[in-house]
Amino acid sequence: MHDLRSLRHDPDRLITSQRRRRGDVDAVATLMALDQEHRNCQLQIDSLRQQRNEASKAIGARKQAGEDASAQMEAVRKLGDELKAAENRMQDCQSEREALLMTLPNILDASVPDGADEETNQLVRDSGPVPPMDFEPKAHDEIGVSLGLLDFERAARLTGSRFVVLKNWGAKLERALANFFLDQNTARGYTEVLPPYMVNRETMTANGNLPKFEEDLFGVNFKDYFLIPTAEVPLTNLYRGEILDKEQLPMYMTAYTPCFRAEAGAAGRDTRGIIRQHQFSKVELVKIVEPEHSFEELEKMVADAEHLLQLLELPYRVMLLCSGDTGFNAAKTYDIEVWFPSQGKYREISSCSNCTDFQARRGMLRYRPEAGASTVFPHTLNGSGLPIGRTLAALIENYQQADGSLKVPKALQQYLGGAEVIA
RNA sequence: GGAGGGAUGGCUGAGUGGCUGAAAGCACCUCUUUGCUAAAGAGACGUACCGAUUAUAUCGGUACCGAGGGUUCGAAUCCCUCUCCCUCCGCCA
Repeated sequence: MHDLRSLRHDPDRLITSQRRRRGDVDAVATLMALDQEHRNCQLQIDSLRQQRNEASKAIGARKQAGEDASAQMEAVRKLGDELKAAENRMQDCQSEREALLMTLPNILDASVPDGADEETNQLVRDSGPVPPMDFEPKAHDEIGVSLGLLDFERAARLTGSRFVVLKNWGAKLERALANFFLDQNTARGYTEVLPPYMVNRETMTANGNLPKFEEDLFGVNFKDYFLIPTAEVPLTNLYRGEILDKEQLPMYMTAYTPCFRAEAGAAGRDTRGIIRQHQFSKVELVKIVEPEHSFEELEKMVADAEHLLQLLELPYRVMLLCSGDTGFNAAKTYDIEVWFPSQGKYREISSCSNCTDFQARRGMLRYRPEAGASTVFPHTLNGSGLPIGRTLAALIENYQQADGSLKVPKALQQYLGGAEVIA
């Protein structure tokens, strides 16, 4: 959410950003007009209320003195009617303004390169040349099924498409990866959190998933709750509405949760394998930091995610997303992409974003820089560190051997009872 | 699911229609006294929005006592709905 006051002062910042995002530019002017109208209403209401407060006080004084006040009371009653009408006008105006405001994405950072789509994303660095394979690599789902790690058919029976059952070493690998990621992240200063997996509408709205992206979410029947699409949602909302002490920042959190996504716009994409599922597990990283450090904290978060891939010895590259590809909440996003031999290309495995004060403002999350000072919105950051499903897929593909068996990455062996090969 | 009790400022906690944006205490901040610390004394001390302006300071106004709605000239205070917390009973794990 944007700060209306600074927007009034400088709407061009948002207009420029919208143009760069290939987003709705006219909406900004509409918003400013609604805002002006709303302020006019408020001015009128404040003055009416002032009149009423003063008149009511006078009535009280007269009554106390034992005088008659019925004429004054009648006058204030009329004032009250006028006030109610004005309040209704303001309410309408305000809800219209809020509705529009909530659909406008964050302002892009100046360092984000211009471009329409992922074609223009910039390569920042990679882990070096992809190691050659001396046989034709198979797809992860083919290997996973033949080794008895993945079962798509029975998952479809239980639920439907885009679900999978993990069995034997598949299930153990999930647990091993989750523990490995959490251990690494906590060693690097992140506090482990286990949040609820379903949240209410306010939480989804503060995070930025609502009102705009409801079709991407799974709702819950009996209540107005939603299954989380990522642990980012509960983590960024954990301190919603609070005023934090400066000493509490920077705050680093990590959480292992299932994630649920409707994948409404992804029909026909990645239908094979476990790259794109309605349910997957992920270890998430979230930071709440002071504004002046947020961009260096973003670099550190990317390094934290990279560190995991380095330990797993998976080939990857880091991309800086261009303006048109950067998500709704983010001012700046790095994607980390991991190598998939069977596809002969890199695929997204982690997306690390600095959301600046966009989410903090939606959730009224603030901190006090020093005693007595006024409150400031901190910056929130989120990134995957890392998703279990896609990591598992990448591991299977990159660690496959010619005989169809799977080597176990050194870093994971201690989490799998010392196993070195899965066959 | 049944019965009852709660929700007030950073915290504790008064307050059943106007003098309450809110007593009192604690914490925090400033100043005074003291060689330092401790202690004591004095003062300041919520958040948001709007407006004025020598515009991150100051002044004026408005709103906010869990959320929403209602009664009233006027509500923290009365009524209704909801949410959350606590206690007891039942049920499930």
